[in-house]
Amino acid sequence: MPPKKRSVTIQDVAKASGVSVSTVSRVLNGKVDVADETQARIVGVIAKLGYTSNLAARSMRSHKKNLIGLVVPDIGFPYSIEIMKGINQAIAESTYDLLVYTTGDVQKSEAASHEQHYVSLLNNSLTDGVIIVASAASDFITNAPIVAVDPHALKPNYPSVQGTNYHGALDIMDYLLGLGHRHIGFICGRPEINSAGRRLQGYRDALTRAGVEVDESLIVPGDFTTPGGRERGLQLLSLANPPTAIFAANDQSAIGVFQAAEERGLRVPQDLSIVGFDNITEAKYLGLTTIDQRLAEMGYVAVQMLLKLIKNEPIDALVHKMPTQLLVRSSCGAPSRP
Amino acid sequence: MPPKKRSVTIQDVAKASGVSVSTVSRVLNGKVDVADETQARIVGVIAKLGYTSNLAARSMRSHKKNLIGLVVPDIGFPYSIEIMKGINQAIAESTYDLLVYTTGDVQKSEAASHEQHYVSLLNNSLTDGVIIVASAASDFITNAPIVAVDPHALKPNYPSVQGTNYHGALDIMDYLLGLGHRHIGFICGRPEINSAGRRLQGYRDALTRAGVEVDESLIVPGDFTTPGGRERGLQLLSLANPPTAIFAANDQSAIGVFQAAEERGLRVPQDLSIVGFDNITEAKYLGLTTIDQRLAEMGYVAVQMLLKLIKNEPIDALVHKMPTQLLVRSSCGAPSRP
DNA sequence: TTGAAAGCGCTAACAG
DNA sequence: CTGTTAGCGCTTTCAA
Repeated sequence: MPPKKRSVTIQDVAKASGVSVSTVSRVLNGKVDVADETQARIVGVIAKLGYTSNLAARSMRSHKKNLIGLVVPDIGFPYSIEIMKGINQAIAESTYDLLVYTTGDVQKSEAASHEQHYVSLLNNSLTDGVIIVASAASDFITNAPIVAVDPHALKPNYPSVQGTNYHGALDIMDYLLGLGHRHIGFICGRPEINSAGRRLQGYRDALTRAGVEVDESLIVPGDFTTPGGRERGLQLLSLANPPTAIFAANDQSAIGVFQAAEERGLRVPQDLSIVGFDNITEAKYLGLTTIDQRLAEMGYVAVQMLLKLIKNEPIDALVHKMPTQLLVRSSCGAPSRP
Repeated sequence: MPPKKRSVTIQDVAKASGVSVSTVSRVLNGKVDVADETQARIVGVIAKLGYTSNLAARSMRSHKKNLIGLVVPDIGFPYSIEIMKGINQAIAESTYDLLVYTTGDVQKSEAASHEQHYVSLLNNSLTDGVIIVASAASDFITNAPIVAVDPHALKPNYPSVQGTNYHGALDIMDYLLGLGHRHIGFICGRPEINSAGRRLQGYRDALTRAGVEVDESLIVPGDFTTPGGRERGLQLLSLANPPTAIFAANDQSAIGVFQAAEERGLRVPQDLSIVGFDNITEAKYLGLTTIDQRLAEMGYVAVQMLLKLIKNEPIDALVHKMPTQLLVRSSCGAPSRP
């Protein structure tokens, strides 16, 4: 293996073109005050040498990078994917490029201190601003702007785009109650996450409001994953008096409930109605009744907000609320028994 | 405009701890030759100031970055998403983090010269190696290793993971022919892409091998998108003698064919069989018969290869072939008419 | 065990 | 129009 092939630098280009580095830098940055002839020569040399400016060195000097950062714990997670679709679209429409930073795993990065680390990593050096998905920290030290999508903290000290989790849960419960369900199971989300709590609260309040007593045995913990949903689904279905409908705190767990129902030989929705939350791509194809959090739009809006902040334009509000939307699909029906 | 809030640097930390920058640098890099007492003090100051080292400056000096780069034109595209799932997983299992670079749009980055640009951008400065998805260039100037996933070029001069496009197409055609189909439409992929050509060739050869004459009017152009698939699907279904089955060069177009069939009031698969290629997430839920390119595994393997290259270990071969797999699902059946 | 100083590759005054 | 020069924040010899 060739021992550390040094890459071609601006110096090499300068030397090869018989000019100084600053002249090369000028053509690199599209400055106008360069003789056409010199310009052409340098461009030629750059092409011949296959030179590309060193991003690190460049961003160290100049403050404008034309780059947006995105910090996500896990880019393979359906939830993250939906948000990234929207972010991607907004980026495509802008003149900025996107740099996504991920550790590939929630575990590797869960701690709030890590988030701060990643944000600084990008914002202090490479990017003009960052978007952080599902942030745990309630505050960030950063010199460039930051926007959070669906932060875990209730009242973060930075701009964010948030869904209406509570109202979404109310909506879906009202819908189930309207169908006649009175015995509705709930699979919780990760407890440390604020939005999961809001959904649970919506579940409780809707029942209370409808005069239905909350049966604590119908509320089981969960972790936002499909295997977790399956397991908890089986647990609920094993109850002496099993629910006629199950509300899972997110679509991923709801998919697990589908699996559980199938294993038990139950038909959906005749024997069991299933509802979820988030409207990930799979939900649509499974016919899952769900609350659309409009994740892609949240990502899209986050980019818009961030671009405004970068340009020092005012934003409408610190918190952009994205209204949720009830999507009724085939996983839901009236209860077969009272 | 707030006058450019400078972020806290190693200098600040040094000053605040009453030591020199080199000492701070030492504790930052876990060097052992620092007095425990000094070490503790500095760590404290770092925490208090919320200092994070500047990635740009750091990577400019040291050569090990613990960062893998990924260049994708569009992270919202289902095809890219599948690959990223595998990459994400491999990253999660490694000690490396991932930096994804995207322009958000194929248009903004299509030219091969741009790819070179992005690769250098990452590899010359920030990352220890890069993975490039669907690369067009047949060669790259780079000092750090590079691995391509499903490159467009036939014989690229860099390591790559490739699917068996030709054999996959043969498999699916043999399957259709075995069901009795003789009148099979084909919707092409983007013509400049090598794998699209291989799939078409498989279509042709399978027919020829089976003694069925290739009807050129059944072969229509395409662009790998769902709207494109729909349009071309409608076109094929408008033929005087429409096909009994349609093979779309990828799943996204196949989904468009679904839509076309629906618009025409055709039942799938009774009136029309539809097959695709790639096995994106939607394919599974739609019941689409498809060739599984095992995209996630391709991404996973690509990371493995890259890590070996980074560590200067030998790789098995320049090209890692990922065998495709026929997945028979409900979008496919015997022809209703001869 | 620590500090001083030399750059990494680049941009941005400032001169000419 | 072009070159010289001073750093950006950091790591890394080399001395002390």
